[in-house]
Amino acid sequence: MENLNQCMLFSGMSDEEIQKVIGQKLGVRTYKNGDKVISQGDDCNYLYILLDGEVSNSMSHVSGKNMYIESISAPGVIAPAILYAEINKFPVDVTAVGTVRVLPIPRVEFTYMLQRTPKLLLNFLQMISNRGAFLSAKVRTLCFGTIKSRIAGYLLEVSAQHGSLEFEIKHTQQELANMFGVTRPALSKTIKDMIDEGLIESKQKSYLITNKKELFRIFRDRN
Amino acid sequence: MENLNQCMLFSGMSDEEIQKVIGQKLGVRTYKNGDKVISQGDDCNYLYILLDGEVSNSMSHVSGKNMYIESISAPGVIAPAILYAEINKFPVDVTAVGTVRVLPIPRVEFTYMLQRTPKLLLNFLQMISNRGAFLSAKVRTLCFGTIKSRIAGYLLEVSAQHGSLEFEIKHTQQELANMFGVTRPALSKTIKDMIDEGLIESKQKSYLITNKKELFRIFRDRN
DNA sequence: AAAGTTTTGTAATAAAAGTTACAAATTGAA
DNA sequence: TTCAATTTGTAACTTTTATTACAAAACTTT
Repeated sequence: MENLNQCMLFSGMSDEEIQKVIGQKLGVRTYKNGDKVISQGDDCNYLYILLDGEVSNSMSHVSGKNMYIESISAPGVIAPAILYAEINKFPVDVTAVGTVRVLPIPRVEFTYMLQRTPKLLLNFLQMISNRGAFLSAKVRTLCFGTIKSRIAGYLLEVSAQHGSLEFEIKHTQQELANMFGVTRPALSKTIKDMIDEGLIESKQKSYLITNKKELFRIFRDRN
Repeated sequence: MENLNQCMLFSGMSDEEIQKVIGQKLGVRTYKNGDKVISQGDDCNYLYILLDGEVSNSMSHVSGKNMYIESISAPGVIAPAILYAEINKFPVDVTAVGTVRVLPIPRVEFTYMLQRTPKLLLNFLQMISNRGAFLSAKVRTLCFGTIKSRIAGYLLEVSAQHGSLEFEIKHTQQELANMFGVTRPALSKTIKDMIDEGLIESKQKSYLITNKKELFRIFRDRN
């Protein structure tokens, strides 16, 4: 059995309880790096448990533009908020990053378990509610944020995660640009501007925040 | 008793069942036009049932910018997705449009009822899941849409609701501009452009779609 | 109807970000 | 280590949208 109790959906539940929910794991699917796990527009009639690996969720557009939404690492749940929506079609592409194993649980069965497992219910409610909060924040960023403020917010967040003003970001500029919904040259220019203004230092993928106060002000005031 | 069975949360439930959930309606609060029902940042420890009237949800920003998110009419639920989120602070301002009556139900009590009322549970899951879909669509629009494509999408939607190519929109340009997250002059100019291009006709608050095909193409291709 | 208020049309200008392109730097694989 | 591929820096130019401002039009109230 995987370390499923480390995932939010199953937190506080015993292994037996978890076992009951996921059943015999009969339909486990395996994907390799770059595979589409789920395509934008697909119907969602299963809860998809990510047993192993990492997936990246992004929205794409006929124009070729691409907006990165989030990454999910195992153990976790892929897009839990779609399962019970009236229009239950995936709004995102889900792509495997490395080798990935996914367990689909049919809606009917999951609903049955939800009703019989109070802790599972609360966990699930919290998960999909968090998702709302996450998307609200995304809307807020997209509405009010300039490129600079989005980068500022992201750098402050990563810095906080690392507990240090100095850190590495593994993503390429193109990936970062997709995260912020901007073009790569625009991102590059903005980073340069921020260096020129003494807000940060950066070389390749390493970053150092040199003026946290002002960086935070830019993030807060969105300018 | 209000017509609460007309609201999604209570759909398919008997009056007695509904009665059990909402209890004695002891804490009903009344607001008048323009009152802040809930402020951005407020803690959310109650499920707020909108018994009467209409509220408008919008995000505001220190700069004075404002983004309209949605309106909710009675009978309905205000921001159901916040109650169970980890960071359960309201991301929006909720403002009364006309006279409004709101019933707050404490989280503990609502949770208790959820676990004992399967239909209520499914309704609630669907509600907050729909909210996720709604916000996803919002993100998509904000990421990929030009002003023109957003207006096109909105006009097509309103037209479909009315079942006619000719319809009225009660909102002022300023309100529409807030919906789309753009400035009022930009909106005004874009509408003019659309008229010049023969896509629509418009005089004051009345609209007529004259080239639905092309309007839809603009919406779909986001240009 | 007159006066005041709100809403709308519009224009000049500025700022932000996109598009395209290309060379330099870096990384990765043979 | 060398060659190819990827990533990054950067610049010229265009497009989109914001900002500001003001007059015309439409509503409201007296």
